[in-house]
Amino acid sequence: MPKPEVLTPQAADFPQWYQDVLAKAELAETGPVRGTMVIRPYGYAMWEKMQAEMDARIKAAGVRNAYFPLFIPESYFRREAEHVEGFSPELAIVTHGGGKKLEEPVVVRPTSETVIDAFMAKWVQSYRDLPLLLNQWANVVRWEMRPRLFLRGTEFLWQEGHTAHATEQDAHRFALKVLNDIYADFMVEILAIPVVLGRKTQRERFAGATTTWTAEAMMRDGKALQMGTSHELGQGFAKAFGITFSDEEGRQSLCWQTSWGASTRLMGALVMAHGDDQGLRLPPRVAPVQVVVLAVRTQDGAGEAAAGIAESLRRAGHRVELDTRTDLSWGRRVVGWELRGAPVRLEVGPRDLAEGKVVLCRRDSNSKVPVALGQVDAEVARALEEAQSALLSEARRYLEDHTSSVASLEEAEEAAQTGFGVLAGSALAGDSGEATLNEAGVTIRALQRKDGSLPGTYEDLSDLVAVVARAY
RNA sequence: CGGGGAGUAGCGCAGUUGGCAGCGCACCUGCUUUGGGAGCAGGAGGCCGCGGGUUCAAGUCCCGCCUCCCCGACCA
Repeated sequence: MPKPEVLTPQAADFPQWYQDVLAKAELAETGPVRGTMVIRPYGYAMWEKMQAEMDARIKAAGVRNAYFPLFIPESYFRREAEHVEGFSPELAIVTHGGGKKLEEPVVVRPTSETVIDAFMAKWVQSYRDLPLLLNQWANVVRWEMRPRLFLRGTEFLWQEGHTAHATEQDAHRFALKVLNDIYADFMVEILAIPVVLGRKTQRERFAGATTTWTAEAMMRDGKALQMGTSHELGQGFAKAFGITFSDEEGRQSLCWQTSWGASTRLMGALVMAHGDDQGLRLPPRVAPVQVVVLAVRTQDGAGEAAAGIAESLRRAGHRVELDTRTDLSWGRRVVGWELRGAPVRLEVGPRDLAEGKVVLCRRDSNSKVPVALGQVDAEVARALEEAQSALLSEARRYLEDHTSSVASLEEAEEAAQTGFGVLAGSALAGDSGEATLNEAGVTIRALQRKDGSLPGTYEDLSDLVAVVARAY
């Protein structure tokens, strides 16, 4: 039986497939103002799972949550020169309030370094106050000319961590801890997306940072997506905002800082890293619905059997939805759950029940196997575990198969048409190599050592390799 | 900001020479269905982007404006 074509096939038009799946899986749609986004309940449920997992890791790293204002005085924003220059083109600025022109315009935060640092300056007095480790979950606004749902928008949701440390070394270590223990761990273990970790080039680093660390992933069209970044800010902001402390000898010193963020862009990553022509394929650990129990019909005991199975699975701790919408056609219901990426589907119908069985369908592999009623709980638990690791393995294989070593700029551009190219940094010496790539729509996503490990903060480009790709 | 398109039902679109506002999907009602996007019958839904003009008559022709989308430089 040929499956009905419900989405534009990925191979035909990947961006169209992406738009189709967001709409049909009811994740999100565009808002009335350009670049804004409405996240629908199913999509938001996915984001909430991501938040919960990231938040747990953030707290495990000793960071505490707080909240800072949406509005930032423009004067704050101007204090760090490079920061202003970097963000000015995409600022939304409020000039009127309460029916009057404001004395001082107010910036809608595109990121919160400036307002948070103003308060850190008050809170940090002594080396005993350090490190100060803060995070906030918030929306931010960066005026966007070219929005794409989840990937790039005028307003998006994220977490932004901001820390202050006594030493450069401590800040450096913390920035890498965030990259490894919060971001990479979450992305690999929960989202089942392998990431390429590395350092950004000077050209690609955050405005105001001394060093930016990144986690990059490959989407199923071979393009790169920046999943999260962790910045070493040096002492630039500390100087601009006067974040100083008395050290053990009573001397005044400037703090060393970090900031780091991951956004609702991760939603787009999840869609594009695992999705196929039938729709989403969600790793069980982020899936809002892990198991859907579909009653083929409600008569002949199927409805009761399905309800019993669902209840049993719920008690076992799974996120389960019972689907008895027999007023809809069977195909529509099945296709709907495939679109939404539910990892496991149990089909409960009188024909199989008569033989003491149900059908267990896995979204990741499209497999369908009969399972004896007594084995359902055990088999579902196993299927969920296997689905999680199978998606990660598949994504790893895709990444490996679409990554190649290249020896020249020409080869790098060619490799970037289908995936990642790994180019010796010496081939990019100076700024001109990177500029040449950029003109061809190819960017340096990350710098690594030849063995793939993280380079040092000051390790020179010419001793490293550059992972290059087309990027979102 | 430069180039190219488009605004008509919730969505996607057609609308010829100016002559009753249409189609598909979705929606509502009923019946039949129900193991891969069901069938039949009936029904509801419109500031044709906005403002002028031409005309007996404008979705259609003319002028102005607005908005959105696509392609070119920075950014989670």
